[in-house]
Amino acid sequence: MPKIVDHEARRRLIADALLRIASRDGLDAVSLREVAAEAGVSMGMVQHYFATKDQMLMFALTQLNARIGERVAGAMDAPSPRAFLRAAILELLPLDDERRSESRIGLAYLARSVVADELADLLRQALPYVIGFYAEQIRAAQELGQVHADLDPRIEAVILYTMAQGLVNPALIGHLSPEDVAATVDYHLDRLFLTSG
Amino acid sequence: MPKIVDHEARRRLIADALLRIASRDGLDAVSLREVAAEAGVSMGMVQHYFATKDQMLMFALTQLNARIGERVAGAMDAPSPRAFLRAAILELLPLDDERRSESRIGLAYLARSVVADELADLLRQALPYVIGFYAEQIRAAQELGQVHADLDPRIEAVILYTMAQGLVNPALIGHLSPEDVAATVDYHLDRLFLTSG
DNA sequence: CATTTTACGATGCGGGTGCATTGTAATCGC
DNA sequence: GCGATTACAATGCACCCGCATCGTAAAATG
Repeated sequence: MPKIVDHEARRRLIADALLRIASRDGLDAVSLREVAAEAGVSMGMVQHYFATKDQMLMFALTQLNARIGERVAGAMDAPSPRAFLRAAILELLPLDDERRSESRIGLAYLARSVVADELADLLRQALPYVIGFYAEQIRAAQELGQVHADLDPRIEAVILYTMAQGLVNPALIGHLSPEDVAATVDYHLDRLFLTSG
Repeated sequence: MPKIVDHEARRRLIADALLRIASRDGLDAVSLREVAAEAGVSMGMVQHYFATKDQMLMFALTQLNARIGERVAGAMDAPSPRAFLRAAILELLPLDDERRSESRIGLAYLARSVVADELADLLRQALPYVIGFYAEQIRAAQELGQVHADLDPRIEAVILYTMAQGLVNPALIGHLSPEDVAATVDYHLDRLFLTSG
């Protein structure tokens, strides 16, 4: 075996370049040549690490998901279900430059999932996990007496998730400020929880 | 002046073809040639009625918005604020083939608005109108004693809108059935309103 | 009837696309 | 040292893109 290189590191290098382009100019602007240029490598190298453009796009998304997932996991030591839910949701919203960038990319992939089957499959698999997680927290809060017992954790979780997703675009195009977004989330949590802890 | 033709009818013919392609294969699949073929006309004719592709895309969107707007207006004679809000929101969700198609197109345009300024402008203008409408209904319901007086109509309207928007993708990729979607909306309205009328 | 204006249809151009092919330098096992 | 394998770089190909250009048929106007 020749020329020892870190295969995964190269793939991440390329995927990062792709995500920068997607954030800046949209998924439409992502081409093999553009990605190669952004990463500062040759087009041949991009092709060497990804057989097709679709594979590259999928890998970049898993890369992005992993990045976000780590941050959410970092909030898991929150002192209460409410604090954790708040942190987890705000992590998905475009409140600063980093998350704004991620939201732009995420929205592009979301739209693409409508016509790209493998992408839809991935989201279909991820959704129950995320919503289930929210539901679990709400259920835990109910047992702690922090949420009314007669609320449906499953549906409340769906509403929480969909509200967050729906907030993305109004925030991105500037209709809602970061403060508006945070206030809306807190307002909703105030209605869901009995205590502010 | 020669050859009497209905200018607007031709533009609608072309825009309808564009929307069919966008619904079927996404906005990426929309090209002058493809639109011309779908409409059964020559590419020269498409160019005759739209100077640029962007103008064509924008016109098609206003066409779509008008179509949806008419349906929402048709629900305005609902017997109560709650009934109207329910109808207006369900009108935006992919509960049948027609609205499923519209949702697919709408999501594609929504994602595009992140990188297309004129599109973002259009949405930025439309948002206050839609949300304001919801807020008005909630305020009216408060005066009728059908909604708790200490709720914020503006924020409740934002949550209502964002929840609806967030429901679109899970519904489109099949994570939520049409029944799930309707049940989620009704659940949320049950929490918002004091009466089920 | 002539002129002008509109409504197209056909074609071409420069540029970008994903992907295949080819060549080559480097490093391993032997 | 040597064949084999890996890691690229360079180039080419067939196709598609938006848009401009050119030609022409038809109808209203004088």
